[in-house]
Amino acid sequence: MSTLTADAKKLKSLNSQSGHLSDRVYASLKAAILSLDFEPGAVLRKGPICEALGVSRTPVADAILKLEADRLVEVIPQSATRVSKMSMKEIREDAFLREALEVAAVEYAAVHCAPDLIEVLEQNLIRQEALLKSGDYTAFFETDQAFHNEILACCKIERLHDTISFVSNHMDRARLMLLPAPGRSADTIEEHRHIMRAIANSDPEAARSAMQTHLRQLIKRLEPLEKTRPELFAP
Amino acid sequence: MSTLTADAKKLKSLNSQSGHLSDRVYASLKAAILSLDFEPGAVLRKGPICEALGVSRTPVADAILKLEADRLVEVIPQSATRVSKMSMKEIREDAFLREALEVAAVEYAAVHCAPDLIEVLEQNLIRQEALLKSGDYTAFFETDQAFHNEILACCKIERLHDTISFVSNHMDRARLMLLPAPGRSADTIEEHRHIMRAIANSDPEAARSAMQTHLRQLIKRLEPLEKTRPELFAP
DNA sequence: CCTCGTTAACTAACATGTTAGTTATGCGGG
DNA sequence: CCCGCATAACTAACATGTTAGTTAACGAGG
Repeated sequence: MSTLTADAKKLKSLNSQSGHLSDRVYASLKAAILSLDFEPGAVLRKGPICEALGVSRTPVADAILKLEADRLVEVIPQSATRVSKMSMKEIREDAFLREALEVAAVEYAAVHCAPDLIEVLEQNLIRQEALLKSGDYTAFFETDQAFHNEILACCKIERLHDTISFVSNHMDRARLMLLPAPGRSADTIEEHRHIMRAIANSDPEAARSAMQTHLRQLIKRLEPLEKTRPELFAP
Repeated sequence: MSTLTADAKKLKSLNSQSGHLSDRVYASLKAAILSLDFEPGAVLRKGPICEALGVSRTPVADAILKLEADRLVEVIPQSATRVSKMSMKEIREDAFLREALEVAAVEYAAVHCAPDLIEVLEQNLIRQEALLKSGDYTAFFETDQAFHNEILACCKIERLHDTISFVSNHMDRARLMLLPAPGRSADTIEEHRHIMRAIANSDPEAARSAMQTHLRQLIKRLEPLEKTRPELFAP
């Protein structure tokens, strides 16, 4: 068992000047973990991180505390802190919690949303189709996220987006390992269209069912990772 | 406007010997805030807290960081940190998020749970009725919570309970200000019975609807607080 | 060669010193 | 009397020194 150490050189140095140092360190470390620059299972050493970012141990320690709350690192008392290994159990828990919240949101939207939302979602879908044709999968991914965010935003629950992000950290990290699949994108658009129609029809049951179907596609695509990339997963 | 300062004397000193100091400080502060020993709007000073608990500033700072993540305190940069005022908006957000999660749990339970759960819930209801007759409202409250926890536990989502607690902090604090209402407890038992029957019948739609009805009673009882105790709420 | 116990090196956790941003104070001018 | 500006006092944020727990290295004994 190689006790791999995270390479602090891969951290992008703190760009924004404003805000608390510990928040900027947190953002930098979180980005490194979610992008897999810090591999699952790698050990984090405060010393090299302090040196790489040019800060003292206090803001780094604070940042690690927050990452622990995000379940992105595991602190072994008095010993070390390491990047959480992937775990299908954790990912499934993420999926359950995310589904619960996002389904509640889309039901609410179907009943309460302003008609503006339909227009915004339609425009979003048109953009998705254009990006599918042009093959720009990065932009497609962002537009996909924007579709979901529009639905969340209309609920007027400010914390909804942050809460979903918070409970989905493991799933979001695993998601990056999925290769863009052209066939999948066309299906995604179709699923989004079902969701939009249900909202337009003010049909919460249909919206709920369409959102469930849509979200459950993701976990299906994530499950094979445990076999194909076993080294990233906890034993 | 009186800039009220939280009285660190009200902190119960760190009882458990084990675990990280910062976690124990966190628990102590959180208990003081949730029990309203630290009033909403009161300013927290690190100095007195360190003195009262006999620790240095580092664990106290760490604890305050976690309380900020819980939205129980608001840190004003370089200036002060104060106990969050109550806010009906925050409480409503808590209620939305909790309902989303708990409804998902009870639907899951109605479909997947082991028959044991029904037995456990029945025993719990018998106990609730006994406690209602004896007038022991504290024990009734705990049994009520146990009823919900049993449903959550059967989902095998370890984080479910913690996530619900995490999103419900403002609501849980406000809840303490509700006086025990004898009539209400009888209704509570009846609502619990509906939930249990729906689970026993493996009827997720009925379970969902029964849980929604049940949870929405709480927010109805909380809403008057904004009028009766305006000093605790943000302007 | 392997096992166990000692110890040395390393790290997180805790304590404390220092800096810099905010807020209150108080004096001079309008 | 009230307003604005300098300044002093206070606090969180940051840096660094210290402690104590864990792990790994090493050597003696089996």
